[in-house]
Formats: sequence, structure tokens, C-alpha cells
Amino acid sequence: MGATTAEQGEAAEEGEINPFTNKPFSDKYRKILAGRRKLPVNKHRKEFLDLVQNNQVVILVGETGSGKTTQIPQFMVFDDLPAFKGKKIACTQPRRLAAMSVAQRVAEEMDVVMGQEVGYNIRFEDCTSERTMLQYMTDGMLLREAMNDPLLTRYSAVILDEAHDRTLSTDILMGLMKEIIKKRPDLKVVVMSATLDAGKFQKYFDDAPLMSVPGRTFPVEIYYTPEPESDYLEAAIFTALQIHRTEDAGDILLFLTGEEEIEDACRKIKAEADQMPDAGPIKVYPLYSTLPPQAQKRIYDDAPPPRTPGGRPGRKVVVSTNLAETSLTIDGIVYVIDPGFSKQKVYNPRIRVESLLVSPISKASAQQRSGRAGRTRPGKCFRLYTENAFMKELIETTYPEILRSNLGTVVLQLKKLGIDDLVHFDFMDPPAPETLMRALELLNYLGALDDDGNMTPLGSTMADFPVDPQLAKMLITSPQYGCSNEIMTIVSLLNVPLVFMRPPDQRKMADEAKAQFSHPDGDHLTLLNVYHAYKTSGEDQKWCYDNFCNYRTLKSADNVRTQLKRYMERADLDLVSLPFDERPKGPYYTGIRKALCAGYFMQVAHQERSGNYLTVKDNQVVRLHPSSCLDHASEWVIYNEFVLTNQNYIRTVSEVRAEWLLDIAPSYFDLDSFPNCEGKRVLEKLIMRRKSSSSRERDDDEDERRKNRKSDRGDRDRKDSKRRR
DNA sequence: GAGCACTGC
Repeated sequence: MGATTAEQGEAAEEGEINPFTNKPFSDKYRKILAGRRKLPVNKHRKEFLDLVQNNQVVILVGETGSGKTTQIPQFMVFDDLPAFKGKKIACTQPRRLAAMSVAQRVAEEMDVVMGQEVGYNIRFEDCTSERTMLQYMTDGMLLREAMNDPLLTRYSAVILDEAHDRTLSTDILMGLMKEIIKKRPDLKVVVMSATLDAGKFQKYFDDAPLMSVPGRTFPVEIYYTPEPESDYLEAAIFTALQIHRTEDAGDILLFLTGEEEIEDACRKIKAEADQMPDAGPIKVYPLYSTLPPQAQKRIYDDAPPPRTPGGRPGRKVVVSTNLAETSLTIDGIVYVIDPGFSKQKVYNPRIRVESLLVSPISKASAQQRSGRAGRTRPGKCFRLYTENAFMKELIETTYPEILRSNLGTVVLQLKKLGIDDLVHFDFMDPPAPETLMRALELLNYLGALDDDGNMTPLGSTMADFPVDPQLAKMLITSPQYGCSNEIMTIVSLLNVPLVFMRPPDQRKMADEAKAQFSHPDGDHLTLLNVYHAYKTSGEDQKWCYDNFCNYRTLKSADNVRTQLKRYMERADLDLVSLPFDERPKGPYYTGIRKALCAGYFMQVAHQERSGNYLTVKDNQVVRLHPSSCLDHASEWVIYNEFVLTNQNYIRTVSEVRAEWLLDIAPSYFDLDSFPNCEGKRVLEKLIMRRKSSSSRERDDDEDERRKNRKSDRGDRDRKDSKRRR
């Protein structure tokens, strides 16, 4: 960093000529500058520069509206300018949209062209140039850069913004920064957080100095219920209606947990409010991330006017998931209803399953929610729980993601970053040892780590791919099975939301449309069929609509595929296909299914004589998800996803053969490590038979046996011929 | 016979 003062920085900003472009400042610039001077953080410029010039790490707490995200990076870039050595300043954001919009805003504030001196870098979009001095980016993007440049030599300073969010990437970056600063005394690190939890950050960074900037919001009155509510949904709807009938003008934001609940609540609120003779008109909008963007935008519509001039005010009600807690802000909200729940990811290392659970929120989250009522004027927040519950039952902050996730990718990334000793890596919150063990075990079976836990060349290549380790393994192995083109497609589709649409009122038609793409050997090949049909249609939006496929999803899958292809080429992997063969059991499809096994051999289920499926090794009883196109005649299946709801479902499933599993993953299918179950006995017999005859003959026999088994079923052939495309 | 909170590379 430089040695400039706040006065010098301000003088440069108020001069005639823009020091970054050597052009005169515009009028618009001066107008914006006047507004910037009023931001709370502006009073702390001197204090900040003193701290950052004299310390390698600075922690900054800035509440909502303090201006930290836009101003702090500018303070630094002005300080950097006189002695600029060609190194950039990075400012990370957990979300892409934030990185883009903040960069746009700062480019305007600095009177430069976006992508020149100020830019952003997110997946699929690098909007920077050689001139770029200040770069906003996603935290995941900086992490990926670190994997190829472990000392982050391109940067003079790294600002980790929204650190209180504690995303996986931010947590790893923080640990990494602690390592890097030892080797890069010239690198400055600023950790910015919006919560009072900053003491924890300060301690983690060896008592780095802490600077605190107040926010600029309006007061929000908090109301608690006197007694606990037995049904939060009912209470929420009641409260919304009560506000509508009795409170002054101002919009309502209600937090619920998921799509179905939200749609249901919207209908009920609308229906009841329309029947209230003494209340104004009402507009109710749902908000969740899978809602099409067009529908999402409606939350910004104005509230309806009163029915008669001077009558009861019209009102807008937004019923939202956590999306409105941090990612999106809606101006004009005056009333917030907080039932105190959200869906949260939890990871169970014992059965290796991530699932979503409706759980009580944290105090920090409750505060964030109530703050949403005070963005434009004083507001009110109705918490549908008791004050006592808030004080005594809610945890302080939501558990960071690293404590709630499967860490396969994280461990691989850390290894790639050169962190050999994971057990002693300085996590801000160390994950459970069992979770780390599970990750190491997975990576070892996949061949990414050797038996000593060191990264193999395969693991190093796997880490380069922006997908789960299993999928990376599939991609890298796929040329050996002659089907990398097809595996790229399947992996892309597994990395986007569900392609198949199923509107509640057109289920039958949607299912029929989907049946056209069904492949008898499973859902992975069905995905491949859809993609081919989409490409054949000329990537036609109408075709998607007519066939109940999500156009946006297919488009983004194609985007992902293009990126994967670049990574394949970079890794010098062949892009190949087997000659197409219409037979479902022909080599074209068999090759693809074998490649699937190479990544997913740890997610296998075996059908017992009872008809139940049991997951291999963990012996969990599971059922095929009803959306699966596979019927129940498949003895061995691999699955992409274990869905834990009222039932245990496996979703996105394909039929495989025991022989392939034994060949592809002999160490995982070492029967000594198997608990007793039918599947184990089947494999034992298979191994015995293989010992007594050559495996090639045996495989042919097996093929024959299966063919007979299937054609026993009268309807099966008919179905096959209908499904085959 | 159907539970995708939210992000990110």
C-alpha cells in the first residue's frame, strides 16, 4: 500500500482531472461524489488508511448502509495509485449479482468505463482488462485463481466482503489468507463483516485491528408474541391480514421456508384479504429463486392505490424465502413478519447425505430480517415467537456452511492449494473429524488422493474442474470409455436445476412429454436424449415450451458444457463418441453407463428380493424416486442424489451391472469391507464364478441371462420400443 | 407416486 493521506485522496477526487484516465471529470461524477461524501464510512477514511498502512490485516465492521462495499476499495485504490506496481486490488462477494452491480456502481463513481480501471470477474464472464486496478469478483472465483497461483501474486490487496456470510469459499479464503500473508509481507488483507460477531474475525486474525462504521437505517420496532405459536404458517397469515386491516400504509414482507408453503400462503392471504370489507386492495407476490425472473421482478411493482381517494391504503405483500434476507432488497417494506424458520442444509456424515431441514433461524438472521423493515423509513417487525425464545433458544449466528456440508470438493481444493495437513489447517470453525474422514475416504476411492493422503496427478486434474469430485472423475475417465462428448453433456445437466417442468395443472401432459425422452436404462441417458432433442430443435424456445422442458435450464447447461469442454481440452483429454448404435444394450449406451460407474461407484443400490433397494455398504432402505424413468426390474443401480424427505428416495438413477462395479472399483467392492446383505452374497457368487471361468465368457452369459429375464415381462418390449429414440 | 432454502467455480 501507499503512504497517502485521506486529504490527498479527497483532493484527487475533487480535482479537475481523473487521475485514472487523465480525462476531465464529468458532471455526473460530481453529483455522485456529493452523495458519497455523506456515507458514514467517509468520515473514517483517515482512520482506515492509517490502519491499513500500518497493519497487514484489518477487520472492518460496517452495518447496512455504511457504504463500505463501494468506498473502502476506492480508498485503497487511491492510496495505491502513486506507487502503482501493476498489482490489482480484489474485492470478493459471495454472490455474482453483487459483484457485477457493485462494480458497475463503482465504475460510475470513479468516472471510468466498466471493465477498464474497474471491473468484475465471475464465472462465465471476465469483465476486466490489463488496465484493471480494482476488481470485484466472487469468492469462489478468487479461490479458483489461488489454486493456480497460490500466493495470489496478481494482487496487492484482497478485501473479503460479507465475511459474516461464512460461505464455504470465504471460509477457505480466510484460512488461506492466514497462510499467504506469512509469505507475502506486501499483501494487505481487509476482512469486512456486517455483524457484531467481528470479535471472532479479529481473534482469528491474531488480534488484527478492528474498525467499526455505523450503518444508516431507520429504527424498527420489534413485537414478540406473548405465547409460542403452535402453527407458524397460520399465525403468519393471520398477522399479515391483521396488519393490512389496521396498520398505516406500507408494504409487508413475510418470511417462509419454501415454494409450496409460499404459494399456499399467497393464495390464502389474497382470498381472505379480498373478503375484508373494511380494508384496502391487496397485491400478494411470491418470491423464491426458482421463480422465473419475470415473476420475480413483480415484487418491485407499486402497491395498489386505495379503492376510493382517502380510503384504506392499498398494500403489497411479498411472501419470500431467505432470498429477501440478504440477496434481494425491496424498498418500501415497512412491516416484516418473521415466523423464525428457514430451510437449512445439514450434512450427516454417517450416511453421507446432505439434506434440507426446516430449522429455527439464528439471532443474527432475525436481526437481518427485521432490518428489512427500516430501509426507507421507520418500520415494525412482528416476530412470531416469544422474546424469551429469542433470547434463550435462538443460536447467535447460523452455523457456517463448512459445518453443514459434504467436504469432498473442499478437501480436494485445499490439497490443490498445497495444504497437506488438513487436520492442523486453521479453520475458523473446524469441521467434524468424521466429515473430513468421509471426504478423504471418497477422494481416496476416486483415486484423487493416495493412501497417504497425498494428491495424485488425477486428483490435481480433478480439482481443476468446477464440479463435484465424482463428476470430475467421470469426465476425466470418459475418454477411456469412448464417450467424453456424452459424459460432458450428462455432467452439464447434472449441474443445473431440473430440466423437466411439471406444472401442477398439466402433470399428465408433462409426464407424457417426458416419456418421449425416456431411456430404458435410466435417467442419465434420458438427460442425454433431452439434450440431443433440444440441440436438434435448433435450441428452440418454443420446442422447449411444447415439450415441458425448461429453456433457461437447457441454455445454461449448454453454457456449462462449453466451459467443461474448455477444461477437457486444457487437460488434453480426447473428445470422443462411440459409434451410435440404436440398441439400448449396444456399446454406445453401455460405454456411457460404464463411465458413469467410474464416478458414482460409491452411490450404488441393490434391489433385494423383497423389492426394496438397499444402498451398498450403508444399507439404507431407499426407493426409486417416482420421477425416475427406470422401472423396478434393475438389480443394480447407481444414483446421483439421495433425497431425504418423508421417504428415502434415490433420484437420477441408472441401471448398471455388478461386473462393471467389480472391474471399475475393486478396492471399494472389496467384500471384506462389506456389511452382510443380499448384494454382498450376489457379488460373492459372481466373484466365485469369475474365478472358475474366464471373465469374458462369463460376461456374455450374463448378458444372455439378463436379456431373458427382461423379455419375460410382456409389456417390457413394447415399452422399450416406444421409449427408444 | 413426487419436499429444489440459498449461493458458487
